[in-house]
Amino acid sequence: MNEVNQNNNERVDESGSSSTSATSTVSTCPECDGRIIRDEEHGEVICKECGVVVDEETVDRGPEWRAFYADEAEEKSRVGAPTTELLHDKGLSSVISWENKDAHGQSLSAKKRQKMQRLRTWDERFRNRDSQDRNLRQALTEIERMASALGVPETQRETASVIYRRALADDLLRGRSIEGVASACVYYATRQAGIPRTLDEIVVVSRVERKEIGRTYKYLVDELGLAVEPTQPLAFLPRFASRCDVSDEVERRAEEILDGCPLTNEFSGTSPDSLAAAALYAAARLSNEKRTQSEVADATGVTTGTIRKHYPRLLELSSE
DNA sequence: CATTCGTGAAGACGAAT
DNA sequence: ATTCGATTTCACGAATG
Repeated sequence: MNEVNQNNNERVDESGSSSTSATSTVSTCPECDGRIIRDEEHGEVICKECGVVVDEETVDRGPEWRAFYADEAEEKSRVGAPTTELLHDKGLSSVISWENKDAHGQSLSAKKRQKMQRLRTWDERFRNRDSQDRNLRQALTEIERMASALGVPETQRETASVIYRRALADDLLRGRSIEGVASACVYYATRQAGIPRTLDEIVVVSRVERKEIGRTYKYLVDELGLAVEPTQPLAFLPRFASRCDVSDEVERRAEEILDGCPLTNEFSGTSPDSLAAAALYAAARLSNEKRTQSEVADATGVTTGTIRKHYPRLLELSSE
Protein backbone atom coordinates (compact mmCIF):
# COMPACT_ATOMS: atom_id res chain seq x y z
CA MET A 1 0.00 0.00 0.00
CA ASN A 2 3.00 2.20 0.06
CA GLU A 3 5.63 2.11 -2.65
CA VAL A 4 4.86 3.00 -6.27
CA ASN A 5 5.74 6.15 -8.07
CA GLN A 6 9.00 7.27 -6.77
CA ASN A 7 10.05 8.07 -10.27
CA ASN A 8 7.16 10.21 -11.31
CA ASN A 9 8.40 13.41 -9.83
CA GLU A 10 7.86 16.16 -12.29
CA ARG A 11 11.18 17.35 -13.42
CA VAL A 12 10.97 20.73 -15.01
CA ASP A 13 13.70 22.00 -17.20
CA GLU A 14 14.63 25.20 -15.45
CA SER A 15 16.98 26.38 -18.14
CA GLY A 16 13.98 27.47 -20.17
CA SER A 17 13.91 27.04 -23.88
CA SER A 18 17.04 27.53 -25.97
CA SER A 19 18.97 24.27 -25.86
CA THR A 20 18.77 24.52 -29.65
CA SER A 21 20.40 21.16 -29.92
CA ALA A 22 20.45 20.04 -33.48
CA THR A 23 18.02 17.39 -34.53
CA SER A 24 20.34 14.70 -33.32
CA THR A 25 19.32 12.22 -30.68
CA VAL A 26 17.73 13.44 -27.52
CA SER A 27 18.43 11.08 -24.72
CA THR A 28 16.11 11.76 -21.82
CA CYS A 29 12.45 12.53 -21.65
CA PRO A 30 11.39 15.91 -20.25
CA GLU A 31 8.41 14.34 -18.54
CA CYS A 32 9.76 11.26 -16.91
CA ASP A 33 13.46 11.03 -17.65
CA GLY A 34 12.92 7.85 -19.58
CA ARG A 35 14.78 6.75 -22.63
CA ILE A 36 13.94 8.50 -25.83
CA ILE A 37 13.58 6.46 -28.95
CA ARG A 38 13.27 7.44 -32.55
CA ASP A 39 10.24 5.84 -34.07
CA GLU A 40 11.13 5.45 -37.70
CA GLU A 41 7.75 4.23 -38.75
CA HIS A 42 5.93 7.32 -37.63
CA GLY A 43 8.82 9.67 -37.96
CA GLU A 44 8.45 10.64 -34.35
CA VAL A 45 10.71 10.84 -31.41
CA ILE A 46 9.00 9.29 -28.48
CA CYS A 47 9.66 8.29 -24.93
CA LYS A 48 9.22 4.59 -24.42
CA GLU A 49 8.36 5.03 -20.82
CA CYS A 50 5.43 7.40 -20.91
CA GLY A 51 4.76 7.75 -24.61
CA VAL A 52 5.40 11.44 -24.79
CA VAL A 53 6.06 12.61 -28.29
CA VAL A 54 9.09 14.81 -28.27
CA ASP A 55 9.48 16.72 -31.46
CA GLU A 56 12.87 18.33 -31.46
CA GLU A 57 12.75 20.43 -28.34
CA THR A 58 9.07 20.97 -27.72
CA VAL A 59 6.09 18.83 -27.02
CA ASP A 60 3.67 19.29 -29.83
CA ARG A 61 0.25 20.17 -28.52
CA GLY A 62 -1.44 21.32 -31.64
CA PRO A 63 -1.66 20.97 -35.35
CA GLU A 64 1.29 21.49 -37.54
CA TRP A 65 0.77 24.69 -39.40
CA ARG A 66 4.14 25.07 -40.90
CA ALA A 67 5.62 23.19 -43.73
CA PHE A 68 9.33 23.49 -44.12
CA TYR A 69 9.62 21.80 -47.42
CA ALA A 70 7.36 21.64 -50.39
CA ASP A 71 6.67 17.96 -49.92
CA GLU A 72 5.57 18.47 -46.42
CA ALA A 73 2.82 20.87 -47.30
CA GLU A 74 0.55 18.09 -48.40
CA GLU A 75 1.18 15.92 -45.41
CA LYS A 76 0.72 18.57 -42.87
CA SER A 77 -2.42 20.04 -44.30
CA ARG A 78 -4.40 17.29 -42.70
CA VAL A 79 -5.34 19.31 -39.70
CA GLY A 80 -8.33 21.49 -39.15
CA ALA A 81 -8.86 23.99 -36.40
CA PRO A 82 -6.59 23.65 -33.40
CA THR A 83 -9.22 22.29 -31.10
CA THR A 84 -8.64 20.34 -27.98
CA GLU A 85 -10.89 17.69 -26.61
CA LEU A 86 -10.12 18.79 -23.14
CA LEU A 87 -12.41 21.78 -23.27
CA HIS A 88 -16.09 21.74 -22.75
CA ASP A 89 -18.59 24.41 -23.72
CA LYS A 90 -21.03 26.05 -21.44
CA GLY A 91 -24.68 25.87 -22.14
CA LEU A 92 -27.35 28.40 -21.43
CA SER A 93 -30.28 27.54 -19.33
CA SER A 94 -33.82 28.83 -19.23
CA VAL A 95 -37.02 27.86 -17.54
CA ILE A 96 -40.36 27.28 -19.12
CA SER A 97 -43.40 26.98 -16.93
CA TRP A 98 -45.46 23.85 -17.07
CA GLU A 99 -48.65 25.90 -16.91
CA ASN A 100 -50.40 26.75 -20.10
CA LYS A 101 -50.83 30.38 -19.10
CA ASP A 102 -49.43 33.48 -20.61
CA ALA A 103 -47.71 36.26 -18.75
CA HIS A 104 -51.04 37.62 -17.59
CA GLY A 105 -52.30 34.35 -16.26
CA GLN A 106 -54.62 33.82 -19.17
CA SER A 107 -55.04 30.40 -20.64
CA LEU A 108 -53.46 29.78 -23.97
CA SER A 109 -55.12 28.93 -27.20
CA ALA A 110 -54.78 25.41 -28.50
CA LYS A 111 -52.35 26.55 -31.12
CA LYS A 112 -50.13 28.29 -28.64
CA ARG A 113 -50.35 25.34 -26.36
CA GLN A 114 -48.89 23.14 -29.00
CA LYS A 115 -46.17 25.63 -29.58
CA MET A 116 -45.33 25.71 -25.90
CA GLN A 117 -45.26 21.96 -25.83
CA ARG A 118 -42.72 21.92 -28.59
CA LEU A 119 -40.67 24.47 -26.75
CA ARG A 120 -40.77 22.34 -23.66
CA THR A 121 -39.48 19.30 -25.41
CA TRP A 122 -36.64 21.31 -26.84
CA ASP A 123 -36.00 22.88 -23.50
CA GLU A 124 -35.87 19.43 -22.04
CA ARG A 125 -33.32 18.42 -24.60
CA PHE A 126 -31.15 21.39 -23.87
CA ARG A 127 -31.48 20.86 -20.18
CA ASN A 128 -30.46 17.31 -20.72
CA ARG A 129 -27.49 18.50 -22.65
CA ASP A 130 -26.65 20.80 -19.80
CA SER A 131 -26.51 17.97 -17.35
CA GLN A 132 -24.32 16.10 -19.75
CA ASP A 133 -22.06 19.09 -19.84
CA ARG A 134 -21.73 19.14 -16.11
CA ASN A 135 -21.05 15.47 -16.18
CA LEU A 136 -18.47 15.89 -18.88
CA ARG A 137 -16.80 18.73 -17.11
CA GLN A 138 -16.36 16.73 -13.97
CA ALA A 139 -15.14 13.76 -15.92
CA LEU A 140 -12.57 15.81 -17.78
CA THR A 141 -11.08 17.20 -14.61
CA GLU A 142 -10.94 13.68 -13.26
CA ILE A 143 -9.16 12.49 -16.36
CA GLU A 144 -6.78 15.39 -16.11
CA ARG A 145 -6.07 14.68 -12.49
CA MET A 146 -5.41 10.99 -12.91
CA ALA A 147 -3.45 11.41 -16.09
CA SER A 148 -1.10 13.92 -14.62
CA ALA A 149 -0.63 11.82 -11.52
CA LEU A 150 0.35 8.96 -13.77
CA GLY A 151 2.46 11.00 -16.14
CA VAL A 152 0.21 10.26 -19.06
CA PRO A 153 0.96 12.62 -21.93
CA GLU A 154 -1.41 15.02 -23.58
CA THR A 155 -2.32 12.99 -26.63
CA GLN A 156 -3.47 10.10 -24.50
CA ARG A 157 -5.49 12.39 -22.29
CA GLU A 158 -7.26 13.54 -25.36
CA THR A 159 -8.13 10.07 -26.53
CA ALA A 160 -9.41 9.35 -23.04
CA SER A 161 -11.60 12.41 -23.34
CA VAL A 162 -12.84 11.40 -26.74
CA ILE A 163 -13.85 8.01 -25.46
CA TYR A 164 -15.63 9.56 -22.54
CA ARG A 165 -17.56 11.84 -24.86
CA ARG A 166 -18.61 8.90 -26.95
CA ALA A 167 -19.71 6.98 -23.90
CA LEU A 168 -21.72 9.97 -22.80
CA ALA A 169 -23.25 10.47 -26.21
CA ASP A 170 -24.21 6.83 -26.44
CA ASP A 171 -25.85 6.96 -23.05
CA LEU A 172 -23.54 4.40 -21.57
CA LEU A 173 -23.24 5.97 -18.16
CA ARG A 174 -26.39 4.72 -16.53
CA GLY A 175 -25.62 3.13 -13.22
CA ARG A 176 -21.95 3.85 -13.51
CA SER A 177 -19.94 6.39 -11.66
CA ILE A 178 -18.28 9.21 -13.49
CA GLU A 179 -15.01 8.32 -11.91
CA GLY A 180 -15.28 4.73 -12.90
CA VAL A 181 -15.85 5.54 -16.52
CA ALA A 182 -13.17 8.21 -16.48
CA SER A 183 -10.71 5.73 -15.03
CA ALA A 184 -11.62 3.19 -17.65
CA CYS A 185 -11.09 5.81 -20.35
CA VAL A 186 -7.63 6.62 -19.07
CA TYR A 187 -6.84 2.95 -18.94
CA TYR A 188 -8.02 2.51 -22.49
CA ALA A 189 -6.11 5.51 -23.75
CA THR A 190 -2.82 4.28 -22.37
CA ARG A 191 -3.37 0.87 -23.83
CA GLN A 192 -4.33 2.27 -27.16
CA ALA A 193 -1.15 4.31 -27.22
CA GLY A 194 0.90 1.21 -26.60
CA ILE A 195 2.15 2.48 -23.24
CA PRO A 196 -0.32 0.67 -21.03
CA ARG A 197 -0.64 1.20 -17.33
CA THR A 198 -1.56 -1.65 -15.10
CA LEU A 199 -5.03 -1.65 -13.64
CA ASP A 200 -3.32 -1.49 -10.29
CA GLU A 201 -1.52 1.65 -11.30
CA ILE A 202 -4.79 3.24 -12.26
CA VAL A 203 -6.34 2.22 -8.98
CA VAL A 204 -3.70 4.11 -7.07
CA VAL A 205 -4.86 7.43 -8.48
CA SER A 206 -8.50 6.56 -8.85
CA ARG A 207 -11.12 6.53 -6.18
CA VAL A 208 -12.79 3.54 -7.70
CA GLU A 209 -12.21 -0.10 -7.02
CA ARG A 210 -10.16 -2.09 -9.41
CA LYS A 211 -13.04 -4.39 -10.06
CA GLU A 212 -15.30 -1.62 -11.20
CA ILE A 213 -12.72 -0.10 -13.48
CA GLY A 214 -12.14 -3.41 -15.14
CA ARG A 215 -15.80 -4.06 -15.56
CA THR A 216 -16.46 -0.61 -16.95
CA TYR A 217 -13.52 -0.88 -19.28
CA LYS A 218 -14.81 -4.09 -20.74
CA TYR A 219 -18.24 -2.60 -21.06
CA LEU A 220 -16.96 0.41 -22.94
CA VAL A 221 -14.88 -1.67 -25.27
CA ASP A 222 -17.83 -3.87 -26.08
CA GLU A 223 -20.43 -1.17 -26.48
CA LEU A 224 -18.30 1.28 -28.40
CA GLY A 225 -16.80 -1.40 -30.56
CA LEU A 226 -13.29 -0.34 -29.66
CA ALA A 227 -10.48 -2.36 -31.07
CA VAL A 228 -7.76 -3.04 -28.56
CA GLU A 229 -4.75 -5.03 -29.38
CA PRO A 230 -3.66 -7.48 -26.75
CA THR A 231 -1.04 -5.89 -24.59
CA GLN A 232 2.49 -6.93 -25.29
CA PRO A 233 4.90 -7.65 -22.49
CA LEU A 234 7.45 -5.42 -24.17
CA ALA A 235 5.19 -2.46 -23.59
CA PHE A 236 5.73 -2.67 -19.85
CA LEU A 237 9.43 -3.16 -19.98
CA PRO A 238 10.72 0.42 -20.14
CA ARG A 239 8.73 1.57 -17.14
CA PHE A 240 9.41 -1.54 -15.13
CA ALA A 241 13.09 -1.32 -15.90
CA SER A 242 13.33 2.26 -14.84
CA ARG A 243 11.53 1.55 -11.59
CA CYS A 244 13.92 -1.26 -10.84
CA ASP A 245 16.72 1.12 -11.64
CA VAL A 246 18.57 -1.29 -13.87
CA SER A 247 20.92 -0.36 -16.65
CA ASP A 248 19.96 -0.10 -20.28
CA GLU A 249 21.91 -3.22 -20.90
CA VAL A 250 19.70 -5.24 -18.62
CA GLU A 251 16.65 -3.72 -20.20
CA ARG A 252 17.86 -4.70 -23.64
CA ARG A 253 18.60 -8.16 -22.42
CA ALA A 254 15.10 -8.46 -21.10
CA GLU A 255 13.82 -7.36 -24.48
CA GLU A 256 15.79 -10.10 -26.14
CA ILE A 257 14.41 -12.64 -23.75
CA LEU A 258 10.88 -11.60 -24.52
CA ASP A 259 11.58 -11.47 -28.23
CA GLY A 260 12.72 -15.02 -28.19
CA CYS A 261 9.48 -16.33 -26.79
CA PRO A 262 6.53 -17.06 -29.00
CA LEU A 263 3.61 -15.61 -27.15
CA THR A 264 1.03 -17.44 -29.15
CA ASN A 265 1.70 -20.93 -27.93
CA GLU A 266 3.70 -21.35 -24.84
CA PHE A 267 2.65 -18.29 -22.97
CA SER A 268 -0.88 -17.73 -24.08
CA GLY A 269 -3.01 -16.78 -21.15
CA THR A 270 -0.13 -15.50 -19.15
CA SER A 271 -0.60 -11.89 -18.33
CA PRO A 272 1.85 -9.63 -20.11
CA ASP A 273 2.98 -7.71 -17.07
CA SER A 274 3.90 -10.97 -15.38
CA LEU A 275 6.07 -11.90 -18.30
CA ALA A 276 7.69 -8.50 -18.41
CA ALA A 277 8.53 -8.69 -14.73
CA ALA A 278 9.86 -12.22 -15.05
CA ALA A 279 12.01 -11.28 -18.03
CA LEU A 280 13.37 -8.31 -16.18
CA TYR A 281 14.27 -10.42 -13.19
CA ALA A 282 15.90 -12.99 -15.41
CA ALA A 283 17.87 -10.37 -17.29
CA ALA A 284 19.12 -8.75 -14.13
CA ARG A 285 20.15 -12.11 -12.84
CA LEU A 286 22.08 -12.95 -15.97
CA SER A 287 23.93 -9.69 -15.80
CA ASN A 288 25.79 -8.56 -12.77
CA GLU A 289 22.95 -6.43 -11.58
CA LYS A 290 21.04 -8.93 -9.64
CA ARG A 291 17.76 -7.83 -8.12
CA THR A 292 15.88 -9.85 -5.58
CA GLN A 293 12.53 -11.19 -6.56
CA SER A 294 10.85 -9.00 -4.05
CA GLU A 295 12.57 -5.92 -5.41
CA VAL A 296 11.25 -6.63 -8.86
CA ALA A 297 7.91 -7.55 -7.38
CA ASP A 298 7.63 -4.25 -5.54
CA ALA A 299 8.56 -2.29 -8.59
CA THR A 300 6.27 -4.06 -11.00
CA GLY A 301 3.27 -5.04 -8.95
CA VAL A 302 3.76 -8.67 -9.88
CA THR A 303 4.23 -11.02 -6.98
CA THR A 304 7.36 -12.97 -6.31
CA GLY A 305 5.57 -16.23 -6.80
CA THR A 306 4.53 -15.31 -10.28
CA ILE A 307 7.99 -14.17 -11.22
CA ARG A 308 9.31 -17.44 -9.90
CA LYS A 309 6.88 -19.34 -11.93
CA HIS A 310 7.77 -17.86 -15.27
CA TYR A 311 11.37 -16.87 -15.40
CA PRO A 312 12.85 -20.35 -15.76
CA ARG A 313 10.88 -21.04 -18.89
CA LEU A 314 11.74 -17.67 -20.32
CA LEU A 315 15.40 -18.38 -19.87
CA GLU A 316 15.04 -21.78 -21.38
CA LEU A 317 13.35 -20.57 -24.51
CA SER A 318 15.60 -17.62 -25.03
CA SER A 319 18.81 -19.57 -24.77
CA GLU A 320 18.00 -21.79 -27.69
C1' DC B 1 20.34 -14.29 8.08
C1' DA B 2 18.39 -13.03 3.71
C1' DT B 3 16.92 -14.85 -0.35
C1' DT B 4 15.02 -18.20 -3.09
C1' DC B 5 11.99 -21.96 -4.00
C1' DG B 6 7.86 -25.07 -3.92
C1' DT B 7 3.26 -25.72 -2.38
C1' DG B 8 -1.84 -25.50 -1.82
C1' DA B 9 -6.01 -22.77 -0.89
C1' DA B 10 -8.65 -18.97 -2.49
C1' DG B 11 -9.99 -15.37 -5.52
C1' DA B 12 -10.43 -13.38 -10.33
C1' DC B 13 -10.99 -13.84 -15.14
C1' DG B 14 -12.22 -15.54 -19.84
C1' DA B 15 -14.43 -18.82 -22.50
C1' DA B 16 -18.00 -21.79 -23.16
C1' DT B 17 -22.65 -23.43 -22.17
C1' DA C 1 -26.29 -16.44 -15.50
C1' DT C 2 -23.47 -20.21 -14.28
C1' DT C 3 -19.71 -23.46 -14.78
C1' DC C 4 -15.22 -24.71 -15.92
C1' DG C 5 -10.25 -24.33 -16.48
C1' DA C 6 -6.24 -21.73 -16.02
C1' DT C 7 -3.73 -18.07 -13.87
C1' DT C 8 -2.40 -15.18 -9.99
C1' DT C 9 -2.01 -14.07 -5.43
C1' DC C 10 -1.07 -15.03 -0.73
C1' DA C 11 0.97 -17.33 3.08
C1' DC C 12 3.71 -20.77 4.80
C1' DG C 13 7.86 -23.54 5.54
C1' DA C 14 12.02 -25.56 3.63
C1' DA C 15 16.27 -25.18 1.13
C1' DT C 16 20.05 -22.49 -0.35
C1' DG C 17 23.93 -19.22 -0.36
